[in-house]
Amino acid sequence: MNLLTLTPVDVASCAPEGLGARIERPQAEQLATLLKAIADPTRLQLISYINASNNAEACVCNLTEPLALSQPTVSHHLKVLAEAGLIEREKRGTWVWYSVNQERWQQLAKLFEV
Amino acid sequence: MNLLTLTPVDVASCAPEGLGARIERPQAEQLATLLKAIADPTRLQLISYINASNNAEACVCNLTEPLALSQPTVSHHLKVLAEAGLIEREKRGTWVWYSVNQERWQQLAKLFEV
DNA sequence: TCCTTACATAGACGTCTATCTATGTTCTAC
DNA sequence: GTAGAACATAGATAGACGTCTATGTAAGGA
Repeated sequence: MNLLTLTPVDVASCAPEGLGARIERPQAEQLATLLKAIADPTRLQLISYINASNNAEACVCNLTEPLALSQPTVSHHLKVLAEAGLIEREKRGTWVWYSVNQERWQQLAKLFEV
Repeated sequence: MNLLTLTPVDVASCAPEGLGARIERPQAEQLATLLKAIADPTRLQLISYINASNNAEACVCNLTEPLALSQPTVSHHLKVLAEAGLIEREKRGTWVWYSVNQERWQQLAKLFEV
C-alpha cells in the first residue's frame, strides 16, 4: 500500500465503533493509511510543533531548524500529513502556513474508545 | 528504527499532554513505535478480531483463515503487537491465547486529546 | 528585468517491512 | 517414545519509506 497514492479518509465512517466490532479489510486499509501518516517520529514532532506555534500555525522555514532536517524533507512530511487530511495548507504571499486539522485529529480518538 | 528491537513503551509518560506541547525526539520515537504497530491493516484486523471473539481472546489458528494469511505471517504480526504491549499472550496447553491489553489501548487515546 | 527567498518536485540510495516457505519447538495422545 | 497438532523462528524476496541533493516554481523587491 502506498501512502502517497491514497486519498484522504473519512475517519468517522472508518471506525465508528472503536474496537466494538470486526474491522473488515477496506476500513482497515483506510485506517492504516491514516495511522501510517502519524506513525513517524518526525511527523509527530511536526504536528506538535505546528500546534505549539503562535496561532497554532507554522511555515516550513520555522520547522526545518528545530527538527534539524532539510527543507525538502520537511516539505515531504508535510505533504504526507496534508494528504491524510491531518494538517491544512494556506499560502499567504511567499509563505505557506500549515495548521493542524483539529477536527480530524479528534476523530482519530474514536478508534481508541471502547 | 526497528520495531522489533525496541522495548515496550509507557504511553502515559510519552504523551501525557496530547498535542498541548512540543513532543521531543525520544518521546516521538517511542510514540511512533507504538503507532507503527497498529498502522497496518492486518494488525488492525487482528486486534479487532481478537476483541470480537468469545471472551475477547483468540488463538492463532482462529485467525489465519478469516484473514487469509499463512500461520507464520499471523504469528509475526501478533509478535509485533505483543512487543508493543498492545496484546497479551497466554499459553494454555498446546494453544496460545491472545487478548487485547485494554488499558494500553485506551492510553493511546490520550495522544488525541486536545 | 533580475535576484532572492520560500517552497515543491524529481530522482537516488540505504533501510525497513510484509509476506512467503522451510524448519524448529513444545505439548498432548496413544 | 513416537506421531501429530499448534505455534515460533529463520531466511529470502519484493516493495515501501525516509532522507538526501539537485532542480523547478512562484512571489516579492531593487
